Amino acid sequence: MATPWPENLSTNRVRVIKVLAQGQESATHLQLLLKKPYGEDVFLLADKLVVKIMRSFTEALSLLTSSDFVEILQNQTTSQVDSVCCDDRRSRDSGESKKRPTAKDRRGCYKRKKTSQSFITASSTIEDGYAWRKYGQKEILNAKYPRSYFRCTHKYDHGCKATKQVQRMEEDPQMYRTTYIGHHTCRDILKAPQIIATPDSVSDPWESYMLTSDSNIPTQLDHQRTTIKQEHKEETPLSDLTDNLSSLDPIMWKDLVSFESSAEPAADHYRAVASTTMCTEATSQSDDMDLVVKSIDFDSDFQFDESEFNYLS
DNA sequence: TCAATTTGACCGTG
DNA sequence: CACGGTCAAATTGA
Repeated sequence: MATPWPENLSTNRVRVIKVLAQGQESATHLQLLLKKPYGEDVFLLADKLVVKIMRSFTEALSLLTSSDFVEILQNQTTSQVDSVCCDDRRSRDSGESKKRPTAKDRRGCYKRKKTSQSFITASSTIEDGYAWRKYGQKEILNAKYPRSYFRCTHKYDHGCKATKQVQRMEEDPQMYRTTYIGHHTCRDILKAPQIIATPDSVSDPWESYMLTSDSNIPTQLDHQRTTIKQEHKEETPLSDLTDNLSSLDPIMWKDLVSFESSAEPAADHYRAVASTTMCTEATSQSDDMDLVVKSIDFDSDFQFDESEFNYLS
């Protein structure tokens, strides 16, 4: 059994699982789609799915390299490396400080933004077709590369509140991870070609975001257990059940890969070995049964377990 | 000359 | 109190 995760990491962990599962689902969807005869609609949908998959990876990587995860990794390696850390970097910031005399120093007198909508992209270039003005750069704890801060050039003339943070990716220094924060008003008010039109090689991050943010995958985590209801009166042997599951609609059920009984003999409790699925509610019919996935337990380990098969009368 | 960038200070948040 | 986001003076460069 893996070491239990600290409580403050559970939210991030759940998000990583969710994001990866979304990517997996999109990949499966794409796989099935590619088996169909090609048509323009298939191509468009496939393109959309690819964007979704890429976004899942990016977001998951971002979460996994966040300070929370770095922290736990360090704790788990029994802090052998803490002395090497970054004290030099810190002293640069807070240490000797030759204060510049300023007539009316309003620096730092800002209101930190409340959590606004944001999304993350990974790209080989920091160019995205929009006009940005750099307003800061920071060394980030435990990060190899500094983070740069940009605001929209039209912050004052159009009141655009969009900002972005760009940081070279440690896993791949050729790539940049960009976090876009806030609504890019210019997208809506300025229809000038230099704002909206982007070179062919540069894809509009907001365009991609809008394409993929309409995810219809349920994300409710309020249910505490995975419950699979089988609308079938008679007891079904496990082998029959799994056979039936695998013969069901592959898009809906492909994640429910296998089951094993946790009660003897042919009981109504099974342990789901399925690695991931984000469906919190789904139905699927076969000849002799109707299965309903009600919810998924994210409180346990990476794999959800203790799924229940309830026979309905 | 002026817009953009750099850089250290400052402060809110956890 | 440390960290990270923002400010604004100083610097750069077109």
